[in-house]
Amino acid sequence: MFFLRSCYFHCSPRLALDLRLVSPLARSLSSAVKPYSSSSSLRRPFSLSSSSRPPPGRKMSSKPSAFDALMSKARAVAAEKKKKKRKSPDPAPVENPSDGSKSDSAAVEAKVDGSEAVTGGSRPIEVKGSNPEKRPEQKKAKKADSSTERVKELKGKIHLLKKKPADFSPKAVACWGEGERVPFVFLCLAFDLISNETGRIVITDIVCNVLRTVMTTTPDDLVAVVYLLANRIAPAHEGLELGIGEALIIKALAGACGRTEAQIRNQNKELGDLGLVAKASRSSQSTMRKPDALTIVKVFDTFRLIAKESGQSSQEKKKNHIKALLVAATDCEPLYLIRLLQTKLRIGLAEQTLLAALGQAAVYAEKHSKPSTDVQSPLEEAPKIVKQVYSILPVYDKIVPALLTDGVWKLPKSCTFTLGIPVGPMLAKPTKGVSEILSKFQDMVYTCEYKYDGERAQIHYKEDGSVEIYSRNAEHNTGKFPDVVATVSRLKKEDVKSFVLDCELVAYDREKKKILPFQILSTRARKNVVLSEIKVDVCIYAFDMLYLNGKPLIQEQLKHRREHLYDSLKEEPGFLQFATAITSNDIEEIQTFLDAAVNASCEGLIIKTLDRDATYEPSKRSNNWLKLKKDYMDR
DNA sequence: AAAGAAGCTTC
DNA sequence: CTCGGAG
DNA sequence: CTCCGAGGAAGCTTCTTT
Repeated sequence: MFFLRSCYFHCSPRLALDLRLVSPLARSLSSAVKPYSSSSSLRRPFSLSSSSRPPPGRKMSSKPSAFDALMSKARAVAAEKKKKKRKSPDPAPVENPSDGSKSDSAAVEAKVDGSEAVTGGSRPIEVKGSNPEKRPEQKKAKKADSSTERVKELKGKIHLLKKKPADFSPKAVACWGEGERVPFVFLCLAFDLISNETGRIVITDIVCNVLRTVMTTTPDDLVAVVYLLANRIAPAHEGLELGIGEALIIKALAGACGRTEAQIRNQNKELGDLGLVAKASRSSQSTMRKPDALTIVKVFDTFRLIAKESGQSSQEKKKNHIKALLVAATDCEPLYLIRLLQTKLRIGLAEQTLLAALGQAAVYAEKHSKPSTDVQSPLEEAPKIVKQVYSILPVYDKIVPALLTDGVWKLPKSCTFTLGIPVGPMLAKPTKGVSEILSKFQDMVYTCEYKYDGERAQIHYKEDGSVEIYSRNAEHNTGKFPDVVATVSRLKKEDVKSFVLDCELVAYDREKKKILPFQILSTRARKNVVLSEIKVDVCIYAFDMLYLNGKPLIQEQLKHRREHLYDSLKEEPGFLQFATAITSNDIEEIQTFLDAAVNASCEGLIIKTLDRDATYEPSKRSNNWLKLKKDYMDR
């Protein structure tokens, strides 16, 4: 069945038509194996496997041609658009630390020295006796030498991070001076420690201790540390991307350690991880001094530089940035450098754990207010607060400083919802059938809405009349939907000054008054779209209001939010409509409604609590919203 | 100028 | 988007 | 239950190569 499917996909829409003739066969095949599940995430204009799509063969003849027309139109436009302006060329790339290299420091033995572990290591390291003669070289030699010393020292102490935070002294591991830039190795060694753990609690503890260490030595570095721990370079809504992939990393790696790309690729196959390849690669270049040891801030800044390169030979420049980092890297640094660049840390540490650790760390660092009021268990509460706050204001640049100056307990006050910064969209839990809905929502009042097959959007309308659109992942989408911007401005009611709308943007044929498949929506251009060139129209299906006239509505029950929604916008078919909804607890009625949704080209239903446990829960896959998709129902 | 490779986003 | 595993 | 990490199809955009 896989063959059938992929075959279908690689065909032109025209050919797809013909293939549809066999769809009954395809269907029986797929259901014989495993009903729909393996295809549930696939998109297709006309489904082979989904029983609830319009019956194959029936009345299909009109639709496909419309589809064809649209697709080819869309393609024609796309083709036209290629005459885009390019950035003016930058001066040719220069630099290349090609012969920076390794003094073979990397193989240092991790001779653990338990006794020394607890002593304060936080003085700027000074040189020890056994040392250089050369005058001019001396300074650098000292540096290099002291940094290998540092690595040794850190290796001996790093395990202390595993202590329960209560028994951990924030200065125990630091081997750098107060206010001194935190060395990148410190982070990498912590990563190593974490990668050997599987339990979330232990990992959280380690991260917590890392954060506290930085907080007490070099709080200025905390933002950078947090970003690297989160494996991000900027808040999502700023849209800063590394633009680094496997191919470029291989090139950089090859350049940095004097091997061929083919060698790298082969070893990558063996080891299954470019990071490991980096770790295993010793530079075969000339043996000169190593550049200065990497600091966390240096690495973070370089990442951002990489992200900002663009235009002609930007790839070359990016590659050189990476090479420079690699050349300066020692020990386990290359491994994590590469993984960070790939955005695949895969050590069992990700956002949620980091946020929890941040909360915990703040509790220990708290000299500010005590749990102000009557917080029972600060160590449980603080992570919740940080997570909550982050879901509403996902910007470390704001949260971390606020945490440092005012502490956790004031965080909800100092970091609040801000127009122009998207909150994490609330998500729905998958369910398998109407009966499951009924049992989960027992005695609740709930409402059912069509689940439209489009793109999630969060639309911010500001007091000054400007509009910003964000995607499900907080990408800045305003430039992609100038038509939506216009629609929203036009259909907002007079007295409405500002709002945040949660909705689905769906491709729509205004002539036939029909919803079009997702695949057509996805053919729209994505950047700097000009209103007059739009070929695929979009209808806004609005279903929630998160903010209105200066007031957040997130804490309100859906019932109220929805009233605000209905009161603030005017509907206009094909442009802006409220999600079709019924409020019922009758199984038959819901089943019928579901069928209607599917008939109306929707994916299924979203069922939501209405007036109890019905607040908006940003970025949560909440139990208050359940989704019922035709694709994964067992019937 | 056009084609191809790589990267990123959506679901 | 879906899925499965670990805790 | 929560969180992490693995996986996938299809589409557009950017940069390099031809």
